Amino acid sequence: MERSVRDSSRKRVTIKEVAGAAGVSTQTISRVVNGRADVAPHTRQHVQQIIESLGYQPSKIARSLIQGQSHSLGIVTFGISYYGPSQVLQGIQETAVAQGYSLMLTILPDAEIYNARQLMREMLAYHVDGILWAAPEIGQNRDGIQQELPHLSVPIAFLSAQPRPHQMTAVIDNRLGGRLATRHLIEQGRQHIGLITGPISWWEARQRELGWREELAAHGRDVDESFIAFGDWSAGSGERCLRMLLEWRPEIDAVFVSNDQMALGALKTARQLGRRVPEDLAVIGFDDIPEAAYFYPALTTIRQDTAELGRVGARQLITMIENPEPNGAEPLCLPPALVVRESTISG
Amino acid sequence: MERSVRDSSRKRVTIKEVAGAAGVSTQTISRVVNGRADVAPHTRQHVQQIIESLGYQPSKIARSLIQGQSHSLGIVTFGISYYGPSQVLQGIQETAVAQGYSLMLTILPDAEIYNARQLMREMLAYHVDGILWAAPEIGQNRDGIQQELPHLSVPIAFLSAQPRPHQMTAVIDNRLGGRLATRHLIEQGRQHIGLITGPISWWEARQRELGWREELAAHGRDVDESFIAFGDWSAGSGERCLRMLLEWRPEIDAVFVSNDQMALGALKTARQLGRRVPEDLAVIGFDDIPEAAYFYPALTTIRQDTAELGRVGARQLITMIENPEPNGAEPLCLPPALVVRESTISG
DNA sequence: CGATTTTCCGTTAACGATAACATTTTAGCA
DNA sequence: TGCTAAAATGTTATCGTTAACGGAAAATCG
Repeated sequence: MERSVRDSSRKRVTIKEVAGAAGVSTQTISRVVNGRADVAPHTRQHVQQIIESLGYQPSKIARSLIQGQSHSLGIVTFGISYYGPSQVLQGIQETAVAQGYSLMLTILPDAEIYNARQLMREMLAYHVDGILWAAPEIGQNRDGIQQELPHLSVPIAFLSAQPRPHQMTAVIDNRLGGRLATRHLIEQGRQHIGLITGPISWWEARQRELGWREELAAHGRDVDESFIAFGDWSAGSGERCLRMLLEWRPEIDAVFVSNDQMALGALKTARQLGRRVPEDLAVIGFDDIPEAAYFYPALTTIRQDTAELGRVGARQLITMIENPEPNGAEPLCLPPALVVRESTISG
Repeated sequence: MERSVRDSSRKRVTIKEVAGAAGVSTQTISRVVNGRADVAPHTRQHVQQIIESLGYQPSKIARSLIQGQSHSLGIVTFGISYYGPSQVLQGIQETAVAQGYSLMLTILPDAEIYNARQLMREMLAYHVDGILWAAPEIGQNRDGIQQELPHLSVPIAFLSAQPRPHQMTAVIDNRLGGRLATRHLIEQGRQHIGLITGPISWWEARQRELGWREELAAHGRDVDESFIAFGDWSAGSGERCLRMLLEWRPEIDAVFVSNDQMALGALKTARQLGRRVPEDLAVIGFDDIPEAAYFYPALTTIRQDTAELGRVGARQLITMIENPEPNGAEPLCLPPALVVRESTISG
């Protein structure tokens, strides 16, 4: 009766078996594994040899049970098929690995509706040392979390969410991004600057919008609500929004679009309506996804370093885990940058 | 000396404290938590009340220690800022949550160079119940894993990798995708069909190429190696590849591009060289990323349901975990589908 | 050379939970 | 009412590891 390759009768090698094979106590094995000083050189060598030959790997969960820390982080994220969130996750992973932490991942199926209490309990059941909340702040979706905070037994950090007192937060300066984008359009001599925003329930979308308003105001332009259209981040919505916008306000000669996907849709509409970009209509996006440089025309946009956001967020959280200060929760804010390409430069 | 909100002196509530508060043994608490029958109704109710009021959450790691299963899966992935891999991950998460599993995530920084042994040990140290290897097969990068397999104490499943005997694998039928794409171009009356492939070290790229070859051969066309250019999946490489291809072979009137990003780059080159798409040059991609429909012109492409790939992969793995059959490793193969848009249809 | 320190290693208990078994209480029935 | 079976609960051992302590052997020293 031949067994297949995947014969899982093989069991985990435990510290006891190693101890038995080496003829010493488990404590000595533990000491060798953890590189402690009080082991005789030749004993250490012998034990190491046994460990190697048996392929012993200490159990992190047994260890975490007694030491009270698991060296793992609970990550809550959303929308990883978008470039930004996926980069954030990548950044988190980089820092985590570098600092010796593993990740327990939860991807929310819906960023607005979830059971924060349940979610956090789930992660705590695995004894994560901290929680990194990397899902966007939308509508009132933060309320449920806030309620849990007082009961939470580990540090938590928030990414891409509105900073709150005594809470660790790292964000991209979306407001600044909105201002940079709008300023650039103004500097190009554009007179009527529309806005295609993401859902206003998203905090980040509102911040970008705010930047647009502020910059217009700073240049003495008045802001008319009919210059705004509300998309849902998808290219399709960008297409529809620009169509509506140009119908209401044919004089529009520039749009700030709140992400690159919607900008792509807008470019398509412009083409269909016979508006030349950038001559008749300047288009600027937000994100700088890798494809943006290959759009037609190449998209001017606001670059945000989302990978760095993930890195600093994880770094902050780990710092908080390893030396908990009473209130060391300085909010971090990363500046975005203008990337000029063809879609806003005529002539 | 005021302490901040994040005062983590709060500790985990243990089963002992619950037992103490309820005036029963820990075993009774355990029985209630696990919904076992042999608890008197009123005791159960009482205990449940205490649990609720104390906010008790049983420790999954203590449980996993004694029961030998953690209800967690180890996921190894790569390149999640690409649409496909991120969707796979999403699909895995969906199935995992539905079946009560949590995810330990590892994102490889490099898909070719890694220490498989170290990686697997790391995951096993957390007692994952199974491993889902969702990183692509590139060059000889599978060798290291194969070596570890005999020592591995948990089931492992592979996604997007070449099926091997007695190993659980789920893939998209890339070869079929290549054939569908090429067939479509032939049916459109194209005579000289080029190929822009991904790195041939990638198994998936080779399969797509194979489909292209087979379909050409099936129609009696001969395959000339000078009709092939080698990209790196990026839009920039697509741009360069098409330029080279048209230099070598100006008669080319269609290209099958092995992913949508490179196709985007190819569209740009065509525009710059004054080749009209689709009239002078038909372009077909692979993946069907959400933006493809908004390219200019809208991209005909091969859709692959990567989320479903993640779902079935996770499902298979969990099945294997929960009722280990000696050799129930039927490779799964998901068919892709042709999505016709503007970039291949002239007139 | 005996006393003291240092080095090395072992023993016991504990982390938080459950399995397996043991015991008590209650119910069922003649 | 007494006896047995069933139901409800408690006890002890265990998972794999480390903390805390203790003890023996070797090294140091006057």
